[in-house]
Amino acid sequence: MLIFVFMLKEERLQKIIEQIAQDNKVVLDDLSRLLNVSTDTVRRDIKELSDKGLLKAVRGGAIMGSPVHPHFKERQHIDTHHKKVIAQKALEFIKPGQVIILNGGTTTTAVIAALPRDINLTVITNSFPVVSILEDYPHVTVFFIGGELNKHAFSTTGHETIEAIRNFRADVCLLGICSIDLKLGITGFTYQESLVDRAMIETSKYVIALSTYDKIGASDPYYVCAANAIDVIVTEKDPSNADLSGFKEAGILIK
Amino acid sequence: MLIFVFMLKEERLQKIIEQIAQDNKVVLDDLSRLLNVSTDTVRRDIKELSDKGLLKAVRGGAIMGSPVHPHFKERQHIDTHHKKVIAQKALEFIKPGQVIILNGGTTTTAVIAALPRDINLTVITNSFPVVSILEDYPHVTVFFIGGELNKHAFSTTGHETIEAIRNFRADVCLLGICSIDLKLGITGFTYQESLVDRAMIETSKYVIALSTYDKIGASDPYYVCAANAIDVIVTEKDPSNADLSGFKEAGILIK
DNA sequence: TAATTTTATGCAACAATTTGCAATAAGTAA
DNA sequence: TTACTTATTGCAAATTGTTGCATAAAATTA
Repeated sequence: MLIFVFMLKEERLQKIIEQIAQDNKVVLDDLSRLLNVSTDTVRRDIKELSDKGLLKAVRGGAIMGSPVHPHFKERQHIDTHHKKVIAQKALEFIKPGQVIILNGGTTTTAVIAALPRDINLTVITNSFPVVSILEDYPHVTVFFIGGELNKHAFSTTGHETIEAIRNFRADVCLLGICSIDLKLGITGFTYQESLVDRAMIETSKYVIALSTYDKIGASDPYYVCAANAIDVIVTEKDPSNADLSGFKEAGILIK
Repeated sequence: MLIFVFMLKEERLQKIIEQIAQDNKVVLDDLSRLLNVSTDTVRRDIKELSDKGLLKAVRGGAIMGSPVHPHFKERQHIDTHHKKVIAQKALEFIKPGQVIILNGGTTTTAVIAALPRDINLTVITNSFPVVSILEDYPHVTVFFIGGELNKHAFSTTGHETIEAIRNFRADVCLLGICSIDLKLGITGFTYQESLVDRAMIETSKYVIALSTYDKIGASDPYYVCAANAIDVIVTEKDPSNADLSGFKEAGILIK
């Protein structure tokens, strides 16, 4: 007697994770039989889990991936369409050989994820997800800025962080920002992060603010810097958009 | 009866790395038998690993290459039972409220993974895997020590790291070590990590060395500190073992 | 509800990788 | 040198991966 068990996709993914946790590996054909789906489907499942960093896809199956916590690797929420557009635009400002400093947040992480794998760069960051992406970029030197772990933002903050930032000089600062307004300047949602952002800006030659369009003209409680401390604003919209003319007049490049 | 065990290619590569880590060498024919593949395949595997710098191919097999440790990912599965025993013993030395400093490596990571979830601690570390574990321990404050990312050990090293360590004072230092010898002291496999270890020891009141038994009496190229800079050695063996009497006489507690 | 779009799945043709084998070259030791 | 072991190379068979497409199910929208 054949009992056909229908399984939701999520259940399948769950099973695969369990298998990996148990045996350190899974084999395509085994899973195909176990889960009652084609090897194509299993392969697609594995790809999906691999994209999330939960395992490492290899020929014939998958094995356990990197020891870094899956949370750090969640790229689901950073792959929104807007962020991809911003990331792509921001790439034009990053040249091989440069020293880049960047803060935490999904937007900057999206830019890093969009970097060509063989680029030559020095990256200074306080963001754990950024490290987990760059961990196997062979020609990227990563300096991590220490400090107290902020368990929500997956980054470090505090006095040590600020002090450490001041010891670096960067060519480019990539700044994922909360809000930017022509008069109120750049403002942030937490005090600690606003201090980090300010230190990063002060130590960089060229500052690129990454901002989804809805953040423009908004404001938050903590002041980071004046709008004209920024050299470029990258948004997902067309730069000719009329709402942005004020920034252009202030000498800020809009992309 | 022959049980044929299918093995993914990646598993084979991991096995080879493990063998090398254990015996400092591998022999083509042995591997061919052990892994159920032709010598051709083993030779190609060794070439691949050699290209990655994880070992050095020699006529008839391979030996451990330059002083580069096996990648953290590959080391995770080595000797897990012993490490669990060590982790359990080490827990007795960790009291709520303390400030713990610890270096990178699979042994210290195992101790952290064994901590009760609701413990109250301050942890200072330069190890990314440790952060990823503690990330959701609600009552653990984590200070991360910045510096240059070491892509093999998943930790930071370098001048910034040493300087940052000196700004902390810890109650307990948990030190996963490469080798310990009564006369030669503690020695390490890489220069950078040996500097970090030394700085951590110097800033701590009480030092606990975590060592699998086979590392006792061994030595490595880089000096960390004298044996009597250590307060306790935790191994997986019974502390009454005769080989350890020298350490006891030197005033080191063995657990 | 009906129409439309999105998502999931399997299939098939083609491309790429892996693997063992055999012939030959190169290295090693007596 | 000679005999022996190990490496290299090319090749063919088997396996696995990729891509585009068709179908069906599910979700969304009108």
